[in-house]
Amino acid sequence: MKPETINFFDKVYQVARQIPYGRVTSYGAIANFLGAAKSARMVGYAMNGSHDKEVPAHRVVNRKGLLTGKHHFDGTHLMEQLLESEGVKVIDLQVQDFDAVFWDPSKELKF
DNA sequence: CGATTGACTTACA
DNA sequence: CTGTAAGCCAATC
Repeated sequence: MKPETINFFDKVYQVARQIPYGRVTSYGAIANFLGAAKSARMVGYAMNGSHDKEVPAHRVVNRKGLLTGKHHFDGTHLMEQLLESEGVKVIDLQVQDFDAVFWDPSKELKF
């Protein structure tokens, strides 16, 4: 495993943690922000270990605003409930008004 | 160590 | 517009 890769994972965690309340972002957006636009899967994979990183993975969805990773959470609708609790409307694993709640790290976050 | 898979995305038919 | 293909890279088998 290359040290840079670890940096990549670490950055994913950092960015994910900076997601504002009631906002969501996509794997691709984070990957693009980190300079690995074609490695969106790595972002999702990084989320695999996010459980121990205090990372709000429920705020990270795919490009369509679909909660594809909800199956990796404890409960069945935990991810949806968490988002709903933050004011994000989620219907059938689909974030409503995705564009309105979308949080682009490359625009909102400046390293 | 080679093959398979996966919390994705883009491109082309 | 729907379906299939490929690329990405690390983890798992």
